[in-house]
Amino acid sequence: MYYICSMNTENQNAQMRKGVIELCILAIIAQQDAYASDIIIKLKEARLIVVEGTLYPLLTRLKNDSLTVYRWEESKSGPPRKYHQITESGRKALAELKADWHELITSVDKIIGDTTNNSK
Amino acid sequence: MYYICSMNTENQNAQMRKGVIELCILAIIAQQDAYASDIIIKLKEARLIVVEGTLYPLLTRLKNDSLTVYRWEESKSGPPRKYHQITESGRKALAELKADWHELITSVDKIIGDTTNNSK
DNA sequence: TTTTAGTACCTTGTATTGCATAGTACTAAT
DNA sequence: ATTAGTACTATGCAATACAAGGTACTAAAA
Repeated sequence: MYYICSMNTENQNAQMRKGVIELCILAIIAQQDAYASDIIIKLKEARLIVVEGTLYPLLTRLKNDSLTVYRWEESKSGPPRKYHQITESGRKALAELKADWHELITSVDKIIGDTTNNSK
Repeated sequence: MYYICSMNTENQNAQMRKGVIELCILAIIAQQDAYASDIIIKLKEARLIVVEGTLYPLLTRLKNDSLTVYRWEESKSGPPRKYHQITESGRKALAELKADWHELITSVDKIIGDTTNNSK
């Protein structure tokens, strides 16, 4: 008898990443104008794996919310690239998201911090 | 023309909470056997608001995954209460979730930490 | 007795997110 | 002309948390 996964911890892990990905992408663009592959590489470097199917709709959402704008730049090694740039309201939203993120960390630590029988 | 919310930061905030709620609930139960209202109160104390409609299905899921068991206890002020208790595999899962959570913090901080024009 | 208030548990439908998958299009080399 | 590599886009799906409504038990009031 096999248990595929009595509790899908991996799945939970994926769920935890949801929501912060937008924050991360906005932060990456804020650092330097970037196109999709740039962003995916940087997320991978930080072990936050994201695939195209996740990234592109998200970039569209950021643009629709006027948090970013983009420009096309030609490439010598393929089709033109869409470089995304953060806007002023994008920076504001980023600051808010960062604040929310740190608040969340505080809240969660308040709960899991004082769990007894903690392996440390 | 009204913009209800050019970017739903509140909504994003909600999205960020996803996944960590299960971690928090498991942590609360690990600390001490608890029934639904106990859990909601403790989450509120930590500013993690959760409503019944979220909590009950989640408690059922934990039980179905054998991470918790429950017992009924009568109450003098209403219907009987379902006290949830963590199991051994529950503690293992909790440890994993905690590790995942700290990994996530590390990953996100790696990205948003070195954002230039940071207000702090 | 019937009604009301308070407590506690449970279910259904919905919006959003991120992912898997597949498709389109441009460039360069064979 | 075909193939490989790069880049952008669209569609369908699973999982989560929430809103809203419902059931049921106890105790007090009418």
